[in-house]
Amino acid sequence: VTPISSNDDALISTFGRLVEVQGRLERRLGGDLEARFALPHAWFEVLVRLSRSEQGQLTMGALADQVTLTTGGVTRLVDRMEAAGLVERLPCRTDRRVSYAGITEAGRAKLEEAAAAHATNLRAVFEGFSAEEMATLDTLLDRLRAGDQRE
Amino acid sequence: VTPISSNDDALISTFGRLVEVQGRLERRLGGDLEARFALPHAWFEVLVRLSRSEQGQLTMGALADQVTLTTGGVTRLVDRMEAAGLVERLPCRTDRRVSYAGITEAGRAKLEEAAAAHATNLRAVFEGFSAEEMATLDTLLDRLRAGDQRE
DNA sequence: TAAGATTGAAGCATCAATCTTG
DNA sequence: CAAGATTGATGCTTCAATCTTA
Repeated sequence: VTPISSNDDALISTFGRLVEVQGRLERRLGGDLEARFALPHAWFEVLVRLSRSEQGQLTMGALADQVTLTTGGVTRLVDRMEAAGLVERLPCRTDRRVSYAGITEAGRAKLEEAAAAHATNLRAVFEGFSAEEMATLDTLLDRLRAGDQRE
Repeated sequence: VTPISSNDDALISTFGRLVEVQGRLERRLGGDLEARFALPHAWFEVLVRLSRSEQGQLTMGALADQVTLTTGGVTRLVDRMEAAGLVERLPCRTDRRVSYAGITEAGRAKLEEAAAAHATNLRAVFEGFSAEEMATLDTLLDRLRAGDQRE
């Protein structure tokens, strides 16, 4: 049996680390958000993305892209969040095929509450990281994201 | 409405980037593995972890921890992989409560095949990253993982 | 009584098909 | 016919309860 080359193995390990770290953090931080605010991490991400967008709105397709889900997935995600009053669907005046998801006042309030707690948790996660290290991490992640979108 | 502090926002953005990048890469690379080798990324991770372990085995619980799933989740994951012949369940001589998952010869062969292709994909993903940058990324991720396990 | 693993019920995402509008 | 969104069927994971063995 041919062993996997150490070079391949390093690459595979790096990716494995990324998956593992993300999984552990999402489980822990997401669990806390869910337990304390009844807010699944996916909902939190939706609220963050919408709140950062113009008018607090995004088309269903654009939202799907940002949260890395299929459009079918966000249709149902928005259904649930709409039922909870955190988000609302808005029609598009110029193209009746598109539907916008917009954050509601209740959504903004919930986000504000949860964001403070989430940030506190994140400070613990990144404890010991210097400002330079944080900047480096951001840069590396951004390059990975950009590289992925380009293809 | 009180705006989220820019400091909190930076932390939240970093974590959001991590989630997004992982999601995009897993979708793309995992999709390729699945399409070309009928091997979901979760299966690939299981094979990698088992192949790196003593005897190519791990208890169900240890495997669950490594792949960041619940034990219920791995029970079924191993069920499917066992049905596909890539993995086998082995009893423990000293403690009859525990069950080992062990990689089979077919599993090793499949892993070897897929690992080469996966590594090729990863080279494209990390194109432009210097050796120092790869090392830095590994270090930062390891620190995040260590910090998470400690708590 | 606790630990390791499995199981039934339920939730969420995906895929492919469909509906509507451009 | 293409694009945007939704829907039905299906698959995988989680949660809580259960079974077995220590």
